[in-house]
Amino acid sequence: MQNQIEHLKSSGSKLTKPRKRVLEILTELRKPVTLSEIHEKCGDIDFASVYRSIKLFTELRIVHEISWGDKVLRYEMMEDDHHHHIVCKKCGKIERLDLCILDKVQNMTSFKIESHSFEFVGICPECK
Amino acid sequence: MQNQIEHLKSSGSKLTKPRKRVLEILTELRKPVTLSEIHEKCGDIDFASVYRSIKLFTELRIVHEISWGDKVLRYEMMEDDHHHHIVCKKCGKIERLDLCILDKVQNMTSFKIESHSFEFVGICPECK
DNA sequence: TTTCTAATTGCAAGCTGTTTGCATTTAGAA
DNA sequence: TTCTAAATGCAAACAGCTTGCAATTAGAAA
Repeated sequence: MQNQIEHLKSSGSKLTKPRKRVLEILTELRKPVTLSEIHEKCGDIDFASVYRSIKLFTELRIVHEISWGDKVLRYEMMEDDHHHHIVCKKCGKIERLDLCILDKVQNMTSFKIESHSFEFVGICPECK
Repeated sequence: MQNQIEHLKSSGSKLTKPRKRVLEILTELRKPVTLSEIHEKCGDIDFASVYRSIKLFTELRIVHEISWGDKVLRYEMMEDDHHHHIVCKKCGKIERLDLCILDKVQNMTSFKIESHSFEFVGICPECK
């Protein structure tokens, strides 16, 4: 978490209680979570502060925004190893997917790709 | 469009004016569009009817729901050739991507995959 | 350590896209 | 043509996200 705090401060932003708490939660959970989920774990911190913290972190590329197509966005600490997810629609279990073909796609198009989603929803063995 | 109408009727649903219009629009546009976009092109049909038509079509697998992570869902007529998209974030231009590694991913996991997103957002050559 | 101020927060209201209940209308079977 | 379950239009509700503003606070400067 120290790197992220460094990065935050060097951008001219302050390390406030809400921001610290949000960082802690993301570091601890180590999986994509919604704003509400973060807010619930935050104690008495206001939802708007969680929202603004996450917005800032996303801009600073400290966290990564993920859409699973269910209208709620999720956020995950940005990690060194690029990865995606397979989610169980029943129990919510998350499996990491260490595979991505962004490079391949980038070579197929004249678009300069800036972001991509590559997410899978299904049923895990236990819920089957 | 005849196949879809067949399918609709054989499911016990009626071919109403709103439904027909929505099908026409989707067939004509042949790209992912939002509910509002469909509604605009619908004339005096109520938004709720567009919404319920699309919901039905999605259940019947006549249309396909797509998320580009911008909080608005888009819908596209389900086609025989499975494909994805690369979208320009500036002008909205859409490029088809006839590549998918669903099979490969399905072989890597014990989850039974039911749906997936594989969408790219970037800048097209003209907007660059 | 204390002072000071721009940055940040909490609150409450607002927004956007989606969803629903209900009285009225209508597709299409009889 | 009649009839009724299904579908519509309307209007209100909802969920998640976003913002303006007065009060608070991190942390630089004294």
